Amino acid sequence: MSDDASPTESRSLHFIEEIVEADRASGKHGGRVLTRFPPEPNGYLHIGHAKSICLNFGLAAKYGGATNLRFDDTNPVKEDVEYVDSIREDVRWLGFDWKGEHYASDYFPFLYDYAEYLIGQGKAYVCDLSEAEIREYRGNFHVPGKESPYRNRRPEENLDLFRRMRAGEFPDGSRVLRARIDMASGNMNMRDPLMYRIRRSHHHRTGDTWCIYPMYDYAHGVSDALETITHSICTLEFEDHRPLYDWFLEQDVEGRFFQRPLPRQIEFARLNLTYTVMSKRRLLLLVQEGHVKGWDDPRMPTISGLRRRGYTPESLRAFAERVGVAKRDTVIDVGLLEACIREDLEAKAPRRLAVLNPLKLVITNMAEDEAHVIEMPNHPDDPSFGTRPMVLRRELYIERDDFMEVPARKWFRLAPGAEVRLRRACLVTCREVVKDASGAVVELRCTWDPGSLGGDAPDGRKVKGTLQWIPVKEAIRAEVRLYDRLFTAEDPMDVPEGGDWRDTLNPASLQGIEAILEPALAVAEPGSRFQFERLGYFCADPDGRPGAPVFNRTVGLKDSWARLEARP
RNA sequence: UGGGGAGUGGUCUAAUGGUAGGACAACAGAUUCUGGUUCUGUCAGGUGAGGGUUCGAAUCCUUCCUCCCCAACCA
Repeated sequence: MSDDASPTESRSLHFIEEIVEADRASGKHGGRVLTRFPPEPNGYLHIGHAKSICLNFGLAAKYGGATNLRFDDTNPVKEDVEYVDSIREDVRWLGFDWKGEHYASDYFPFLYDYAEYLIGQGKAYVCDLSEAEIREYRGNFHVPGKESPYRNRRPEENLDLFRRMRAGEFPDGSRVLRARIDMASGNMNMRDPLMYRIRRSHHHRTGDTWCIYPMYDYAHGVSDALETITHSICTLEFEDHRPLYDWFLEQDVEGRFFQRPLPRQIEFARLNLTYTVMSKRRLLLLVQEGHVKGWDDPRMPTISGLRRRGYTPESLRAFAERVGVAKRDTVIDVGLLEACIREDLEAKAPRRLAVLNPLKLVITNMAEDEAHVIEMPNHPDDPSFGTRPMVLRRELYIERDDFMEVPARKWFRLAPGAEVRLRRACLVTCREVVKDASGAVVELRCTWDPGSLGGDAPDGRKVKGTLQWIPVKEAIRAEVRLYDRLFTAEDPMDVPEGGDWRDTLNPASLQGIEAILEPALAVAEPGSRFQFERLGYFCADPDGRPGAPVFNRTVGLKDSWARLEARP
């Protein structure tokens, strides 16, 4: 099994890999591995799904198997093709190709036939109790359930009723089909769970063909078995459902319906992130209530949001690898996600210069019409990125934060009398600070050392600070969107009595500014990523137009100055 | 009449009876034309608690504690 692992670092297996290896060793499924990713098309995929996708596809790939994409579309009232399309796009964008594309709704005829079989076996019955009565009869954690008065209907009667349910003879909610298991089970899922409900609702694929729809617990295992899935991986909250999953498949005593060995359900812990909500329901509320601009708002933990923010598929896959696979409830520090994208972009992103908050700098000993063309490397450590020209002129913009009239301790940027380097251009010394009537600094008058053209001191003198700069004449203006965490609380759900998770929404999570960019950024293909030196990684947003780009800050650079400055 | 799971540095994760290791975070230093990157080092857990078995326990047994999930005609 050590095909790609070097002898020095053999990575240990997580518990699901161990199960798979044990199955392969024992010859179960003939060594075959077929997993599936089974989203319900009722919302957009988020980073928690990405973990599941990477697990399912990664596991199968590791063992020479494959993965199916299956839409778990058994509840027509919540589902829509819009979501199907986005899910397909997101899985593909993450870098995965599925073997079969299936829909639980494709199995409706089969599910119906198997249900008739179960009725014939006395394993399922039509129940006329109302929704409230069913709840009441189910009992609770401490008291066993009561058997429905319809539980002992004869199979022929059940069959007749079930066929009439399908034929549309009964109103919505009037009857259900139930599995006949054990009303006294300690596991609530086994107290005669519902298999079918009557629901006159238009289905995104089957239209109005059906007025009865199967429940998840019934449809899911059957779908897995039909596709001959070997390992059915889901999250922890379904642990209680496993006995039911197995029960539905094991009732096929005659072997008419499923091939053995049957698929096995395996549960792992879902992903949680600090400063993030992950449930589809809450993400939907964020969109509906306008706290964000849409499912793909760069502040959202959705795959489409992260993509728009500038995250790469590689970084998300690396993240999924690093968080691991286990069964304990965990909360991953969102900083780990940021570390993954920084690591990826450090190597991949071409460098550019930008100024977020401009301050004019005039080089007084440079002529008005003087222009020095400088070939700027696009990556400091990788010459294959090439270069692009920039023009050094008398009037420039620099970052306002790079000047301090009374320098702090250990400050080695610009200050009165201080000398700094303009990135790859030259050395300048601040000679004069120009202020407006209110006392605000509006311009810095500097002199440059012509011998330093290119950025190196002619006499080898050390200059600690290096600043980015933009020539006023060629500067372009663009909207730049800076993001902060969407929530101010590490756990947005942890609110005091009477509070709401929305109370912890960060009002300053989006800051749109007009920034100054170097001319090479005038046309940026949406989705293209750059490092704006000293500022962070940025990604061109689809809102941008040629000549008027819009950039999202994906993540800032590590900033040890800010850390130093923040210290008491 | 309750059932099902889980506890290892700040956060994750490994160790499958034999030196508690790795990543992220943090801290310190070196290098650096990005206070970035890179490199080096430091930090920190006797593994939820007690008891037991054993030459030896995170690992096996036992009692307890804590946390999570389950009572939709959702998935």
